[in-house]
Amino acid sequence: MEGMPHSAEDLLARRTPFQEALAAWYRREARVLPWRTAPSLYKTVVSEFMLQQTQVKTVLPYFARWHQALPDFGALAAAPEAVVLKLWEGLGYYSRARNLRRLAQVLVALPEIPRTTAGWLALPGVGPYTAAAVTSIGFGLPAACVDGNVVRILARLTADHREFRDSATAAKAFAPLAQQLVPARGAGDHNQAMMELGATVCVRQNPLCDRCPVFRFCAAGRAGKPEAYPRLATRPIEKQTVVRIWCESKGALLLHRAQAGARRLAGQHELPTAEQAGLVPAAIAQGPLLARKKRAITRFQIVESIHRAAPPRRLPPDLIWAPLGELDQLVLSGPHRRWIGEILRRPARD
DNA sequence: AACACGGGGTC
DNA sequence: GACCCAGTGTT
Repeated sequence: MEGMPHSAEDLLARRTPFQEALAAWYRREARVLPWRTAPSLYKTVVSEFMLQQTQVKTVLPYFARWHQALPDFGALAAAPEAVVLKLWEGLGYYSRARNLRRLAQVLVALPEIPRTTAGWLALPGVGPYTAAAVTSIGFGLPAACVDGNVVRILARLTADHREFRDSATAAKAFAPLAQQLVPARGAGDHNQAMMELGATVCVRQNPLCDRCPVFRFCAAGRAGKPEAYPRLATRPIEKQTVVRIWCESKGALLLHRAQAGARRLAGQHELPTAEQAGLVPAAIAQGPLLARKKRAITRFQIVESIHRAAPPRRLPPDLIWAPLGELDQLVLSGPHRRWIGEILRRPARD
């Protein structure tokens, strides 16, 4: 608790009424979500993996499709990785999908499912957040979830003026306070209530303080400037340009397939960059422009231009000819699936 | 501790 | 356009 503002002690001194006010609000306002109705450990795990760095609204259709195709740990463990990636296509952070599949394989092979937070922490794809979420929601263990929502709420409740270099540092700093606020009973609902409050009321911009069940505990709210917290340093955005080629021949499209062990987009297909095709970007960029697209990845802003190019004489490594009729069966990155579809739907491509 | 990872939401 | 989001794994 070193370095924590004095208001953290005030909050802890009133932790029971705080917990009760939050719990009453959650019983009243909790959103109806598919992993909350008829909950199971499997639904909890799948939803928590999908919710890593992804908002509820985005996850909803993916969760439904996933649960239909792979209804339990056994089905997931037995599914080919390509099937799993296909179901994840468009969600991003694809290592989550591979980790989730590996986790299912480990759980199925284990004599029994771990029942401690530390036991879950040791499993693939499970970090401090997910270990706390799964064991508090699934087993009622009193472990605190510290996600972006919880950091924001705690920073506001205590009007913590410290500047954190990034969200991971902030999460670490608030973990002790978060842990002390977890009730001995009902930890799962408490954690979900905190995150729900952050997602729906204590939002980053224009928080709805007049609807906040714990406003009377909030130092930043009293001071009238909740939006000033938390203070997170911002890193400069880097701009990049990428030149890609559109090579269509005999009803097939040239695609690049990231190798299984690749750091990003492992096993997925995208239009090849000029470099991947062994071509000079500046020369390709002279050719006919089919599309210019922007995408943002972490702190990079990337402008990608897609140019028609002649097929390479020899097929460079990792490049494949994908029959147009079979594109649906390949795993593409979300944006590339859209861009390719757009270009293919154009009336006259020639 | 710093960094990479993908995409969508929001103001 | 900038920043954020139910973070984790690697270096």
